[in-house]
Amino acid sequence: MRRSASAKAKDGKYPKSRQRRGPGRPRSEQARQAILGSTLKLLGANGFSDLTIEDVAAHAKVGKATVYRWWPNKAALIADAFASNTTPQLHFPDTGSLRTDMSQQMQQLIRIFNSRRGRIVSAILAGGQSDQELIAAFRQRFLWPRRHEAYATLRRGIGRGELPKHTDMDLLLDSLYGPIYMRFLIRHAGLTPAFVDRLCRLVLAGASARRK
Amino acid sequence: MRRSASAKAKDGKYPKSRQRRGPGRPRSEQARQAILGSTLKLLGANGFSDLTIEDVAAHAKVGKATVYRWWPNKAALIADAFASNTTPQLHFPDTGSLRTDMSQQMQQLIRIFNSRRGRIVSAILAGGQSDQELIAAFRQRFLWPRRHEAYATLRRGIGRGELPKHTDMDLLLDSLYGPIYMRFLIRHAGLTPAFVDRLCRLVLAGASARRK
Amino acid sequence: MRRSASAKAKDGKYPKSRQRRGPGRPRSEQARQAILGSTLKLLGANGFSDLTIEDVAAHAKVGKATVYRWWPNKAALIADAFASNTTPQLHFPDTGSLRTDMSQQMQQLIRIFNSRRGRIVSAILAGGQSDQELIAAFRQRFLWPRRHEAYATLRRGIGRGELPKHTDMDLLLDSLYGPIYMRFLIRHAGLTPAFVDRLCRLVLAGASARRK
Amino acid sequence: MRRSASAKAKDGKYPKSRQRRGPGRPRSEQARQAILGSTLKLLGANGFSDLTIEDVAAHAKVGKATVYRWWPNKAALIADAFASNTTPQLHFPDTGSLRTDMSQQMQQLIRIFNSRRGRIVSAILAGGQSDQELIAAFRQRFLWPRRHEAYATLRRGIGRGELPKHTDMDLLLDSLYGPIYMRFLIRHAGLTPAFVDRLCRLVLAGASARRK
DNA sequence: CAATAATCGAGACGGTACGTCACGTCTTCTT
DNA sequence: AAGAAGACGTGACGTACCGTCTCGATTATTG
Repeated sequence: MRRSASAKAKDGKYPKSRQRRGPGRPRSEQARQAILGSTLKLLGANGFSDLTIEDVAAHAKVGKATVYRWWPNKAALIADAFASNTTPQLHFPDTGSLRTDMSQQMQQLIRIFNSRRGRIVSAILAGGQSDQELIAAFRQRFLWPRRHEAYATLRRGIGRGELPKHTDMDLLLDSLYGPIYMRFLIRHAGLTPAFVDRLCRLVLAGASARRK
Repeated sequence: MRRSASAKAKDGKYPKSRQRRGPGRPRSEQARQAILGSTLKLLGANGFSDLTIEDVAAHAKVGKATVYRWWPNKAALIADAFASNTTPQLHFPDTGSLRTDMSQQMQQLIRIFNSRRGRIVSAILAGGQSDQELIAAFRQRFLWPRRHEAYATLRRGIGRGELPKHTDMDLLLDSLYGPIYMRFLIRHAGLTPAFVDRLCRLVLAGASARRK
Repeated sequence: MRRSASAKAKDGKYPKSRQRRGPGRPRSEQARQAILGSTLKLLGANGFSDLTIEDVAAHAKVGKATVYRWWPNKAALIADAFASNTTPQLHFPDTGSLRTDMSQQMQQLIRIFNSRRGRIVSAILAGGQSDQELIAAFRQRFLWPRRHEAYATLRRGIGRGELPKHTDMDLLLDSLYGPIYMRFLIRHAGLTPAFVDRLCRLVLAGASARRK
Repeated sequence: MRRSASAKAKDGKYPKSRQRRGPGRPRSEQARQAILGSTLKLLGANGFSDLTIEDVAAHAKVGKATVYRWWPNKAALIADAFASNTTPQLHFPDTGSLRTDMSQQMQQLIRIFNSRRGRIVSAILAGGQSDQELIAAFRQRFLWPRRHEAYATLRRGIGRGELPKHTDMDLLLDSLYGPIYMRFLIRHAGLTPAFVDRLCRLVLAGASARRK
């Protein structure tokens, strides 16, 4: 979004002044927080298509124009709200076993997908089907950060000999996470811990056996 | 979906009479086709949320009430339109090799996902995130029919010893198709034939190796 | 306004059929009346610039779109409302004396101008300064009908020798009514019966004396 | 209109000091001129209701708050702009003949009404119908100054015997100017020199003949 | 063959939310 | 203290679709 200048200006040589800013009333951080908070709350309660900007503005006690001033459409708003709140949990452990590391992280993921926060993820993926920017925001702010951690986890596994040296990491990760996303979106079967466990076992067995 | 009565009256055992029908003008088959056709066309062009009943009716040169008379909401209309057109291709071959059978079918699937028809699938999955009925229709009319064929294919593989006897077929099929759906919806990487090939190899290696 | 066809079709050869009308639900006369009535009521209460279409629609218990469907803007709506209600009073008497005839009608006029209905007239004249159509509607539906009656009254006066044969009737009528409009709009002095009486006397004296 | 204090402090008796003024930056005369000028320009271009403070401020390259600091509303601004520019022409001649004096001044008036400046007058009269202060400003700054000159002109006529001693001057002046305003605002007939000439002749004939 | 009945197209209806605009106020930094 | 800049909450704008409704016209079955 715009106006990142002041937020970014924390190269703090001078303790608390000097953050360059143009003239005019500065953007209200309070309004911004209220809008993002209301968006998440209403999205979790009613789903993507029932979320109206009018409701968000009213719930945040903010003028509708203030929402439109900073976010061009519902999708951008949701993406921002989601990113501003993206669980600081969801990190990869380092237990010394590849399967344990992956399995534990995947278990965390399905807990989120099965919670009220899952509605937000599904709203973003749904909205993203008709909005390139939204799905791109999901990739950039949610998918890639975690995937970079996953690469590191896989590399540790390669180091320990749990995986072949030239493993296609994207193929492997899509094989692990794809089934979770599929069940999450199509809901033809439950997203249970047991499922994750067996999925992980199945795919990692295939990956380690591949050097035949 | 009130349409059942007249639709059902078609399995005419008795040559050309007796199809029980009340008085009054019968439903126009031409209007039905035009509506379903327009739905698909507009859905492919603009995505779920940009599809309006008003447009469908206008494009099909039909009164709006005619649409509402037969379909209770947008989701039902899309589901019907999708089903009425579901590719008669997409069947499972029987080549004698499990991996070949699966691989060939999955290649067909990504061809569809990568074509203009893919937009319709993605629109349904997107719409389904805020409409239980729509995603249910997708499962019932698209997913399950194919999955039943897949079960048969897997059973042949078990018979040939390519898979262990007690294979969890749903887990296996989700592992094969999940990554395809994930890439299709998140678009973080391409849906290429090579990807499908390596995916199939990876997962089936895991499945056959599992009895260790 | 559109759709005058059916209203006009009273050349009733065929007692109660034959009024040609296109397909589709016919316009609701009830809604039309409610809208015009609410317009006048709110206009009299609050003046031109405080009148909102939103209020009119709400007060008439009608959708906003129904107002916009039939009237392109506030001015047209007001003009129509005014015309639909134009006082059936305000006719010219025929007393045998030109001055009495004119004076009595002018007294009626200032009674209207001084009443709540005067606000409506002033709103139209105000709105008309930035809307050609509105002021044209005022002329066509209010000014000319009365002026045609005034011509007849003046001609009777000419017949009786109260006015010269070649009187410029528009000049004379503007001289009689202009001062009323001026005081009505600028409000620098009261619109009293005494004023009207003396005005009438002054101008008619000038008109009859002109043949010098 | 809070501006009085600083404006008044200008009649500097004392050469170049002592003009009592509080601390702080003095009001910018340049901004004032730019605002009034932009107001007139935009008013002449678009009429009363299309004139926005936002446009005025932007066009004058001035902050919106600077406009609001000095003028409480649009009406006051327009009134001020109008007054600040009121044609220094429009004075009454003294030719020795009442009819010539009046006629010449009225001809000047219709020249203004027919010019681009007429739009401004009509905008003020229009706006004044829903704003007491605006019409009051028009009377105070435009009507009364001229009318006082007119009284003097009429008194000279009385002195010369062109008018009866106890002439009702307001009635007479409204009779002369009212028809001009009426034609100006309702536009049912042209504001031509010939019209003014005959109007003047008609009304003054009535006025001088009244002593019967 | 009329009467009845359900469909069709068209399009107006009362609503809701949209995204924009201007309002008049405010908060910041600059002059 | 006034200036410009520009964000703020407010509220009306005019538009687009919603899903329902009333029309006249059409097309079948039933009496």
